[in-house]
Amino acid sequence: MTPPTELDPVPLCAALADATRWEILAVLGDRDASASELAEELPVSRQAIAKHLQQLAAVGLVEPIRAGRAIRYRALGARLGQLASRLETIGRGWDARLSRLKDVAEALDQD
Amino acid sequence: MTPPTELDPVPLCAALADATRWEILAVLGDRDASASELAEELPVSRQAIAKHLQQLAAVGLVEPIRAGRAIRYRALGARLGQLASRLETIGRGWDARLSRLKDVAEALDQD
DNA sequence: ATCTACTGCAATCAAACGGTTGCGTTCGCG
DNA sequence: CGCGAACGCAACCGTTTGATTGCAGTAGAT
Repeated sequence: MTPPTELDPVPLCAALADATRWEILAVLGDRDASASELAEELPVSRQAIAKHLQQLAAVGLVEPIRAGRAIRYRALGARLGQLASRLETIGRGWDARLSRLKDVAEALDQD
Repeated sequence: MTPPTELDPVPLCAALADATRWEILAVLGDRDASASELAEELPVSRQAIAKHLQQLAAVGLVEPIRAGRAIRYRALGARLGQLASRLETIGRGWDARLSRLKDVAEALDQD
């Protein structure tokens, strides 16, 4: 019984495949901020930031928090951890096959 | 003094942000294969596969192995593991800040 | 109640991307 | 030695994407 929906790495990786989004995440990793605040310290327009925040929120890397008239965003490490765990598992699977191949080769050598 | 080259997650994530490349990786995770072989069982042309393999090789997710006139490719779990570890660390950093904030809030409650 | 600041939506644009087709080249096999 | 299989390069096409600008809406602060 795996968790209802198995984590799809593609959308998450797509969200993490842009340098500007990483800059945003770097800021949000230090402190919560709104789109307007972020636009002040990054060299892109507020609307561009807002779109990025929507994409990040869509994959659960970021969480919107209403604070009066502003909407502040917070970086969520959970999804990143889930992705990391998934990638780790997959990578280990690949290398496991290689070890198996190596074992077979050594067994043949011994014959 | 950080390790010689700090792993940049952006190109790796970009390589992992495409469904076709994951299909290729899924095959290579099971067995080594050449671009032509892959093109036979995936619904894309050999040239498209070749481009994908180049991108995957460029970020070290895949390794080319000359086998006679063919070039077989092998999935490498190492880079995936490095990326996973990096993401894990970053995510933990974000959540650590949140725990700190929560601690402060609780301290204030106790006053 | 008004004014202001912050968010959301739409249209537009250039660049990047995934994919295809066609051609040239190389190298192993018979 | 020649045939054919497999790779690489280049041009091209439609779609997606990151970014901009302009405008409309909405809800706090005064």
